[in-house]
Amino acid sequence: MDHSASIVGTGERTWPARCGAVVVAGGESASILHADLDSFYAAVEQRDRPELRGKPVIVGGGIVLAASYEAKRRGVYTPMPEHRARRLCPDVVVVPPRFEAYTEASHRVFEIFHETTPVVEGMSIDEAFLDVRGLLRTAGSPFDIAARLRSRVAGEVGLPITVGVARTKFLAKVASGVAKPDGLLVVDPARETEFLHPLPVGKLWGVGPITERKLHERGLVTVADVAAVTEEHLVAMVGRAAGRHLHGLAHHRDPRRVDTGRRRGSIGSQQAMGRGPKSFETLEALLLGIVDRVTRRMRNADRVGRTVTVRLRFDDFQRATRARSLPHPTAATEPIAAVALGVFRDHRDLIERRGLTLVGLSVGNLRSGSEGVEQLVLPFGRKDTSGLDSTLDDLRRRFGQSVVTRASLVHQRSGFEVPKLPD
DNA sequence: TCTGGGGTCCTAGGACCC
DNA sequence: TCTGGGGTCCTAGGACCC
Repeated sequence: MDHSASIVGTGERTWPARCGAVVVAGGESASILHADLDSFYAAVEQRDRPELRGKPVIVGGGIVLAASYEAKRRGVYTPMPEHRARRLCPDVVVVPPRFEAYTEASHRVFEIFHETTPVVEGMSIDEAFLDVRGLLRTAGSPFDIAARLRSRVAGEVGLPITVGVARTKFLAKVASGVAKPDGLLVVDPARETEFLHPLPVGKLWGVGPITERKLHERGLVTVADVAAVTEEHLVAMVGRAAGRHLHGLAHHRDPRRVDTGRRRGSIGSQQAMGRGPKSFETLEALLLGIVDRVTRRMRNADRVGRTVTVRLRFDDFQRATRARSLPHPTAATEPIAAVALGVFRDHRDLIERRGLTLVGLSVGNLRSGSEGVEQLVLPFGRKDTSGLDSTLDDLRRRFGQSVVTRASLVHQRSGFEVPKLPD
C-alpha cells in the first residue's frame, strides 16, 4: 500500500459501528487516545523509498525488528530470525535499520501529539497516550480529534497511525490493537463489556505467554471467563499484583491517568554474540565499551545512578543478573566500570565454563544529574588542571571525602578525557 | 525455530534498624 | 536470654512490553 498517499478514513469506525454517543449520561467520556504508529520502522522505509511500497519489507539485522503489513500477512512477525522470514516470504525486501530516521520521524509525530493536547504520555518511540478531556468543548468530539490527528500524521509526516479511543488507557490500547492497521476506533463507554468480554485473554495488557498458559490451563480463554472468576482465585493463579490487575481489567477498572511526568528509572545497553569461544579479555573489553556507551548516555541525559546491574546470558540461553549498589550516584565512567569489571571477574569461572552469548549493563536508581552532584564550572582549560586539587579539597570538605571523585567531577562537567592524576 | 535491544514492574529472602 | 512486628534497602530472578 502507498502509505504516504493513504487517506484517513479507510479504517475509521466506532464500536459499535456508529459515531455518536461517546458520552454516557452521568458517566465518564471516552477521552483517552492511544496512538500507535503502524509497523513503524518498516513504514518509514516505505515512505522514504517509494519502490518498497506495496511490497513485503522487513527491517532487520539477523532478526526482524519490524515487518510491513505485506510481510505480516505472510506470517512474518518480530522478533523472528531473518532467514525464517526469507523462507516464508522469498520476495521479502530486507532493509538495514536507520535509527536516526526513526528518531526524527518520532519527534515530528510527538510534536503533533503535543499540539493536540498538553497531556501526552510517551510509551515508546512509536506509541503514546493522549488525554483530550479538557479539549472536548473547543476541539470537538474525541472522534474528531483523533481523526484530525491521524490526518495530520499522514499528511505532515507521511506515516499511517492507528488511534484507539476509550474511557481508560487499557481500553484505548485494546481498541488501537483491534483497529490496526491505519484505523480509528472509539469504544462507547456504555458498551465496554460487549467490546471487551469476547476478546481472548492474551489481549489483556500484562498477559504474556506464561500467564496465558496458566489461564488456559484453568479453562479461562476469554476476558468474560476471567471476569467470572473471583479476585482471590486470580491471585492464587498468577500472584498478587498480576491477579488484582487482571481482575480490574476484566471488569474494565483501570484508574491509571495519562502521566506526563514519567522518567526512566534505568539506562542500559547490551550486546548479543554468537556461540563460540571468546577470550575473557575480549569480553572485558566489550563490557568496557558498553559501560562507556551507557555512561555517555547518562551524562547526555543529565542523570546519575547508583545500582549497576550486569546481565549475562550463557550458551544454553540461561540468564543471570548481578547487581551492586554504589554509595553515591554517579554518571562517571570510572567507578561504574570498576564495579562492572569487579562483578565480571568475580564470575570468571562461571563465564568461562558456560560460555557467554550476551553481556549487558544497566544503571538504575537514577536521579537527575544535579542531585548529588555539585554543579561547577572548573576554572581552567583542557590541559591546565592546576586548580583542580584545591577545588576538590574544597568539595570534599563540604560533602565528604567519598562523595567527590575526580573522575565524576571531570566527566560530569565536560566530557573530555580525564587527565591521569594521582589519587 | 533458535531467540535483538531497550525498558518496566513484581516477588521473595536476607540484612539491618527500631 | 529470648523474643514480635514493621519498615527500608539490597540482591536475584521472572514476566512482560515495544
